[in-house]
Amino acid sequence: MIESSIPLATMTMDAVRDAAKVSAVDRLVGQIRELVRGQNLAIGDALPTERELGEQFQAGRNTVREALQILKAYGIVEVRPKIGAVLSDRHEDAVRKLFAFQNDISPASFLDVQGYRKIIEVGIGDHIILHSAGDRLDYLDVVNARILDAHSVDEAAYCDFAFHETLVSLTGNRTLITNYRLLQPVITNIMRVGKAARPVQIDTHKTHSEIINALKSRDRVAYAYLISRHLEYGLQFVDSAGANIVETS
Amino acid sequence: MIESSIPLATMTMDAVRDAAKVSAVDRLVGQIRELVRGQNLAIGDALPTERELGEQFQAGRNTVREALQILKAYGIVEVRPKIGAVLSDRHEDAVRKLFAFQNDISPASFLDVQGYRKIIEVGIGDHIILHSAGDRLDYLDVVNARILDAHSVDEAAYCDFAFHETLVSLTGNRTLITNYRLLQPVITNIMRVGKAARPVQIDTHKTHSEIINALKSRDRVAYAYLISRHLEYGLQFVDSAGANIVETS
DNA sequence: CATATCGTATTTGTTGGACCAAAACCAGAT
DNA sequence: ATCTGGTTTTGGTCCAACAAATACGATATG
Repeated sequence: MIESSIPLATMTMDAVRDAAKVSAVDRLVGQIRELVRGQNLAIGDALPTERELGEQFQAGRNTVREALQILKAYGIVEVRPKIGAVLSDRHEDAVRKLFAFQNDISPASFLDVQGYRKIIEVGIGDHIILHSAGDRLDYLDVVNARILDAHSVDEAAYCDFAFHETLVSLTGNRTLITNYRLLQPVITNIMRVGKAARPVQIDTHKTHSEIINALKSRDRVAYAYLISRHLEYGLQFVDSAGANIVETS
Repeated sequence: MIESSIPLATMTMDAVRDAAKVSAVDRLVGQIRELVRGQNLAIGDALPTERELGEQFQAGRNTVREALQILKAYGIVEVRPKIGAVLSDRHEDAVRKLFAFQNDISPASFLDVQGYRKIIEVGIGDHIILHSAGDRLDYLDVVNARILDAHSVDEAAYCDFAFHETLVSLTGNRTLITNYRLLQPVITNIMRVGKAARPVQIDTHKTHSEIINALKSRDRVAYAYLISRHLEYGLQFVDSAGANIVETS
């Protein structure tokens, strides 16, 4: 079992705090966000130039640049030479990256992540069986088939994750999917390590098929058993300690 | 039920991409991170001054500042006037804030978040009943009692969230707790709106007590029923559309 | 007229410096 | 030892300058 020396509540009563004076760049971040929201701009559209923003909001160009760096880190804008800052849809990527950052600092053990997946993926069984139409289950077959075409460990890991991601998405709950996707780098890495030992695409595909069949026959007990076993199975091939997540850029 | 027009897989095969040349500030972000990791520094410790960092890494002070803004947005450092950049443990807050940002852009409906909570909080029942010791359940009573002392809607919402957070933390799964906490601003806001209608601290406390009792008597069916009803109950008082999340700083 | 090629001007990327205000620090007085 | 004052350091902000990249328009060519 997972060790339970976890602080039960870390949230501090810090509701009324940072109402203090804001720095110029914080103000600019807000103003630029308002600007973006005010004009309703599409994704590729460009903001005014740095100098124009500085003039418009009474700030120096360096201050504007610092604000843009923050917006960039948030995935709100992407800034390209000569074009300037353009609206970006990389926000989810930014969240994912920042989240992975966290695992870089204090790496959750693989066991913990697999424990999370077990709670989630087992728990959604009832939900899927009760609410998901048949054609959506058929889509699982499509996704599952892709793993047979994988020609590298990375591709196989990608396909494996795609299957489980699709499984979670069958609940139709956006919040759950978003949260699950946050773990993409960590989970994919687990899969990579697991598959690096020896190629198991065929086994994985077969196990996934059994899981799909359990869902199709609305057999919740079989589903819980199969998905649970499936998630535990991979664990024996990974070192519970090592294998850090590499971060990009 | 929740609408299901969700893209089933948004992940793009973008593994080998940003290997391109990095800007000076990106390089600095990496160098400063290495510096932090190299010297193993504690949380409150200070980094070199901006001017020193610039000299050490052959960069202008403005470039250093832009890098520090990014680190600050990531919650890695906190910059205090005259002291400089000090190591911070606000990383989780940064993730939470960025995540809330997302809900600000494309607000998940309250129904969706409550659906997520139902999946999670109902699903963890078995886990808690199987693995949680009695004294940990007693702690739920302590947290639950606090809601009776709440003197404002904000405080009541805070205590309500603390109860559910503690509930989730009883699974002992760090990943799950971290993910659940990400939704803190959204969930707290739901609670605020729900309680604004009329004060219901006593009712909430009583319902929570019943849930605790179900756990203590290891009655998983009762728990599932009670938590499910509890989560549905609040929904009738909130407008499924409105109530944006306010962001701070 | 349509298209390709090239220059130029604009914009971001980066650096150095300047000034201000606030905070830490230090020396001296009590 | 403690308070008090000034001094120094440091981040916060802005400006000016140059380099690099590139969008845009002018020109040449078919």
